[in-house]
Amino acid sequence: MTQPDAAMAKSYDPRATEDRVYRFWEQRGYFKPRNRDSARAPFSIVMPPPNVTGELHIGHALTDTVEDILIRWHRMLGDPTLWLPGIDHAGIATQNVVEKQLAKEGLTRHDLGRDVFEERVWQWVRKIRPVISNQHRRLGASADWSHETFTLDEGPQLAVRTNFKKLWDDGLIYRGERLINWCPRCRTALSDLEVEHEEQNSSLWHIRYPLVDGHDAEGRPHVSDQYMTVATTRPETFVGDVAVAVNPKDERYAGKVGRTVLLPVIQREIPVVADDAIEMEFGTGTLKVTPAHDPVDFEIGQRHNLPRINAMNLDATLNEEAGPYAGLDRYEARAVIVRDLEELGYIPKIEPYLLTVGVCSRCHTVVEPLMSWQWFVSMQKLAQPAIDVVREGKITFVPDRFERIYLNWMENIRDWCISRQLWWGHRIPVWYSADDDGDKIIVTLREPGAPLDAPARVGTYNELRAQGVTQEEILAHGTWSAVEATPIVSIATPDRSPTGGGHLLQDNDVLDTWFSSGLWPFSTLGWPNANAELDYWYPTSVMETGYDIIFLWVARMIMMGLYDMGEVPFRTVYLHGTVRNEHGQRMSKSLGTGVDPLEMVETYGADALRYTLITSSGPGNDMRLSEQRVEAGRNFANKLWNAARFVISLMGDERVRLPEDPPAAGAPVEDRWIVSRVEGLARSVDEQMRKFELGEAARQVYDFVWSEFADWYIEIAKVRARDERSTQPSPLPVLAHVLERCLRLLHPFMPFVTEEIWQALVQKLDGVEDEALIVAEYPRGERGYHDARAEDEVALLIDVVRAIRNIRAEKKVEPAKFIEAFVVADGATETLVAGTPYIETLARARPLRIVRSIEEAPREQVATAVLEGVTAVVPLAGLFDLEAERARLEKQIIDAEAEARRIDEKLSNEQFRAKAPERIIATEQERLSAVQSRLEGLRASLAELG
RNA sequence: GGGCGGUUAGCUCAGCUGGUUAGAGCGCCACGUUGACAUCGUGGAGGUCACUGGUUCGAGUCCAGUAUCGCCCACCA
Repeated sequence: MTQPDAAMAKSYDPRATEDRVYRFWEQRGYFKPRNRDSARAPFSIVMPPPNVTGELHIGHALTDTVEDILIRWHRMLGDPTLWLPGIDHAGIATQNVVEKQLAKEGLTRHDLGRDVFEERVWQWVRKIRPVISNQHRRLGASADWSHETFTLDEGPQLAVRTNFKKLWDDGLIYRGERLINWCPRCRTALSDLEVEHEEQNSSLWHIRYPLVDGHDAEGRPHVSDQYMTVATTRPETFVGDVAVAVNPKDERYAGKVGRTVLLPVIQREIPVVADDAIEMEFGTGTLKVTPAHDPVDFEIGQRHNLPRINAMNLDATLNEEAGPYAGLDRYEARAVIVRDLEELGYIPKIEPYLLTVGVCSRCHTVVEPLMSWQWFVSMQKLAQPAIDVVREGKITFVPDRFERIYLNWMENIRDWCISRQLWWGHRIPVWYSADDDGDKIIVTLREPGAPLDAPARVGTYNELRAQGVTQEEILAHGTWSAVEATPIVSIATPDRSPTGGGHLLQDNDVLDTWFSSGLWPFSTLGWPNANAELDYWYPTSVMETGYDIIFLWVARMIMMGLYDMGEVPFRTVYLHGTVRNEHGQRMSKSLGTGVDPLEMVETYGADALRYTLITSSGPGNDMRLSEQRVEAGRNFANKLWNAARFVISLMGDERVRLPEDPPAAGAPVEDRWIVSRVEGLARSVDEQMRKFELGEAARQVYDFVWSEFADWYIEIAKVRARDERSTQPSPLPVLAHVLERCLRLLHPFMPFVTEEIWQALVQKLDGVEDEALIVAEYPRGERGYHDARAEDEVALLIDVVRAIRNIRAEKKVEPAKFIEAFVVADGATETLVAGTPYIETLARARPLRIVRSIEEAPREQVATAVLEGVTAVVPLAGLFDLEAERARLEKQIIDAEAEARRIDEKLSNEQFRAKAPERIIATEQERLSAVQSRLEGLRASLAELG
């Protein structure tokens, strides 16, 4: 039992409940896999590991909610269930967080040196990890914490190195000098996916390059008065230009191809080439070719065998290739160059231009395409099987439209740059032998604390050693470039090179964080070591994550799963949308537009937040989270609480045995109705859950609990319970039964309040074996309870109550006052007689007289409501207003006539009769006769008024 | 330049294979402390389902196009 005090408070207090209930679950070990010896198929989810950068945001709350619902549902279905939580080291992001902290102390990571800095990050990790897992707990996440994994734990480390080695051995990892995305602020390479695109108002500069018409005796070019005018958005890169390109079909420049032009200021002579990539319509139809600083130009350069001139340093300042502009930052250089060229008359035109630039997804600095030696994964061979499994349906996407998005990206996949010039992450498992390649390894030595721009000692390994520098000093204070050296790729840290040398230097770089993420579904289960856990749980069942990381993560898991395990990593990919705030803005801490999930939990309770998150949109769609909706969720928890409080208080000291079978045919109609309805609900919820329509399932339970169970069954049960002379059986067993079913159905969505109530409820129940709701069996809907007749009959009673209430409200009858009323029963006498006590109380219509024909009801000064099959007549002496009643009836007649006409037209349409299914035609006919008889009744009543 | 998603009540959203008079929450109006709940109850108002055309006996739902907002992908400088 979770509750020390059995008495229930007047309203539900999540703060007094959640923590205690969570501890109860966790201490009882319910989050650990159960039923593993059963024949049921296991169900497992690997949680997308949040970054250790900081606290959870509302998106994580959504992830937790969806996954916890699936996990709790399957746990209750009796499936062996594993939800495996984890945390991501998040290379750049975490390094940035810690560097910002250092900056506040006036330090950079270089002041600390690599080892000390890493220790500093570990301190941060140790601090934030418990905060994160505590936040999951606050949201009710029933994850198996004993399995919690960090991406830099030993297991994942081994998996990463093993995977790297395997790829290398298979020729799928290579090292090469390519044009990569470089973030000058983070000072690292980025993959294409880590670059975001932003629009910027900029200019298109037209620059004249004079054509060369000859050379003097010393070979110096002589320029003519003719120009080639190029159009560029990046004038500062002109210092790296190696050609001017035009379209071969462009007649304007037909005579120019093959000639040369002279770069102003730089005075470099470069050729004019023809290339299909040039759009004749754009700008002047002339492109300046800068292969080292633009991907398109890079390719043109390759096609025409042009040199690549790298004119930029890693901090985005221009280098010595830029001549007089060396040392200037790229944007300063742009201004100076434009000014110079303008003064020299080389810029005839500047147009305003909307430019799309790539920015670092982490720090939003404009990235620079730069030539650089990096490590790459060759993707094509890995992608094909990952395309096949999705095409063959071995992995399905929910919603399925993401399947096409996935396939489209996979079919156009490009090689993946995996090396990062960071200190935080999985160090690349590659070593260089200083004994064998000491002349090819360039070492830069820098004392810790020395400013970055301070002169450093640079030389080959052998040179520095010859100068007396020790291996230890190099390892401690050096960085090295070893592009010429032979890589030694190894899973374990090697002691010696293959030739026996003991002086090894590990590659400086770390791996892209997503490299380890791609292995997550199996690295967390112990791969590469063979073990029972991995065999049992892999492939996992569902991968649930945001659609924004399909490529970054989902695609890579599929590829790596197939590559390393030979089997898909999961069967279903369920993708949720982005949570926005109520103004539709993306939530962001830095913009202050975020909603803190913990704050919501604090104010409204975790159940309220969960209910809101799951019902605020459908799968794959973004949502706007509004506090008002969370409030509505809180209200619902309170409603359920109070309904339960009523049922439990009604029990008093009595123990109640839950009914084991459907009610007998002679049982009260409302009992047969509500149990029929609740099993129907369970069937429908089951159906929705199977389709991953979790929000719809939750809404259905909400509607049932509030609008059927609380509004009607409980209100009817009150009447029955209070009537001491009643010959009816006690409503308690059915009340308890239906409440208990609702708690089960609702538990995956609102775990805390349901468990709390359930524990209080079962103390007074006989016949419940389960020890906790979290592990009780989930209802799937028992067929034997269905009772269509009872459902119709109660629907009629409800209609009568509503009709009388409506008349009372319209006629402004005092709410508390009992009034006499008549119901002309027609064929439903039995139902109405049985329901009389309920109608009397719920409509405050007493005495209520059930009569057989309209003649037996009063005709003077009455208000009449004509329903399907029955007519309610309310005498209104004193309150009666002839004109008002006439108007009321006339309006209803007009509406009914219109409806009758619509249906009649439909039924007399020959096409409809010929083509519509029988079932539909029959329904329409029934509707027509119902409307017609209602119309007759209404007309008769109107006639009575005179 | 391609692709995707949204456009339904004042607001935020459901409406899943086309079939009653299109729903919910919040908000709004009127009334209400009848011992589960004012975090509530009762009654009510409120929508030509963005637009145009088409398919169909029948369209919020399917098709084509348009508008508009948003997102993703992409080497027009």
